[in-house]
Amino acid sequence: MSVVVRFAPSPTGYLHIGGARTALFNWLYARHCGGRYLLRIEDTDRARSTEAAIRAIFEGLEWLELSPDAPPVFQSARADRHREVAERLLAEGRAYRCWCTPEELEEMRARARAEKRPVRYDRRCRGRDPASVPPDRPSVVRLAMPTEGETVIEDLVQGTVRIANAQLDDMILLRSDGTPTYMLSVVVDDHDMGITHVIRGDDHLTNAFRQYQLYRAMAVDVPTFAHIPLIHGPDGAKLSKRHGALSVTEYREMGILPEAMRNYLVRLGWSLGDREILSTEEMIRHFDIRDVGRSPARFDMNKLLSLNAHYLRERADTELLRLVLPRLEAAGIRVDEAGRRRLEAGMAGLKLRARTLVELAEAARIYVAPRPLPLTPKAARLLDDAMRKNLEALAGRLVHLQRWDEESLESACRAFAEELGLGFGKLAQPLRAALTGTTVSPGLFEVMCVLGRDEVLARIEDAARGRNPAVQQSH
RNA sequence: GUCCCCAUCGUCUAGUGGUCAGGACGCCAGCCUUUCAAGCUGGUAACGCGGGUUCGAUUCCCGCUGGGGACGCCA
Repeated sequence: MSVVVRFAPSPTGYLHIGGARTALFNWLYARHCGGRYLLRIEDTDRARSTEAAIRAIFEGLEWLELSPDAPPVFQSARADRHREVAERLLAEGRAYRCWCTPEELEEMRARARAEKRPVRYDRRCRGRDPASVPPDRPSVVRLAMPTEGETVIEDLVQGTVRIANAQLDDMILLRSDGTPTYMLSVVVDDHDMGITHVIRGDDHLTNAFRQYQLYRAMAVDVPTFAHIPLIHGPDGAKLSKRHGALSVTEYREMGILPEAMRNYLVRLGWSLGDREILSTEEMIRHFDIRDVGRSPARFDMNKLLSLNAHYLRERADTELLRLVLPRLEAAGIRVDEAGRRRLEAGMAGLKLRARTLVELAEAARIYVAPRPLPLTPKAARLLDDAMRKNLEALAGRLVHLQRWDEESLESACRAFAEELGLGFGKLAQPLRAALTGTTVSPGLFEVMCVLGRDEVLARIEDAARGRNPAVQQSH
């Protein structure tokens, strides 16, 4: 039997990283098995579902390259089919009408809680004769759960899990307005879509027992379940807004690369021995949902950043240029053709020092910002009067330098420092300040090569004449 | 409260009835060095507790503790 899986988010918000990991595991399992990976938008709660959220989900999945193999299924469009199933179950006596009002149910629950009894529907309508109820009184349709025995699920991640059927609620299938509930819709859709493996967060584990009984009532095969543990915040609690960014698109804004995010997420609960860096091909080749651990993992930004730094270094310079340019423009920096060329030439040195695209764009300023460059406070302090004269004298040498390459520049600068009776470091930092406006940058001679002679001389001239404005921010 | 799930360094994890309990991130130190990174070297740090089973348990079983989840006419 060919594997068919689905990712089934409800469009009530952005795609968060927990959902992204669920999607990734589904996708990986499908790819590994040569199966199909589908997307279903669970928008049966029309009030809370939004177009924006649906777009955010598509966008997030696209960014992570986890788009489905077929157009998405919108659950709301299938309400008639869901209703039809409920009606059939009703006719077959596997479901029944319940006339309890929401107030009545709330009171029942409150009393149960107060008396420290299990909070559950007491099935008071289960045997009720419809004729004994006024015909116009609204009713819901509930599933008649077995009251004895137990339900056992062989979960690919959780192992064998069982629950006494007495614990199962007679869940609502159709609301009093006739619309289907999530419980009904998921089961009907998963069946109709031919889903063979339901891979989702383990917050659905208890739902699985009830859904199992619904499959049985419908007299259809039950799919294989795999409930993966949720991702927790650094404090161990359920991931929430107070833990910072949740939406995958926020990570994109932060300058995280999709491949870094995927690598990070897949290692949460799944591993391949000691391997930390995994290509998509390796993940697909080795991934098995059965190998996913059962304990929840905590989100660790440092690890994500470290992975991101790695993948940043792996990306081609031209690729990074393409990603950084829009960020520079958004920051109000107009990059001309010369700046573009410099940035591309300097990218190799820049990317080695950045953990995110945001940091990369920030560091890129040294190659694209217009003269005179602003000075950070630390840089400004290095450029005292004596040093400005030294730099001007150095510029005098550089004008006549035969070859403008790293070796020539290095020997010229070192020789000059020696003449001044300075350690090279004493000259290097002020020179760096003059050339970049900061105290942190790629290697000096690399920077000089990337900038080119004219720009280097001009920047030194700026510093010598004290033309650079000050900035508050510092590296 | 009821039910379900979980438990190896701070974090992500590997692992076995007998291991110096391994790797990665972080942190610390050193090397390199014109700064910062990168790289290299070294270091720090864990089997939650109590009972069993066993010649021997981190590993198997039970309990406890701790953590998480579910108990909606939400999904």
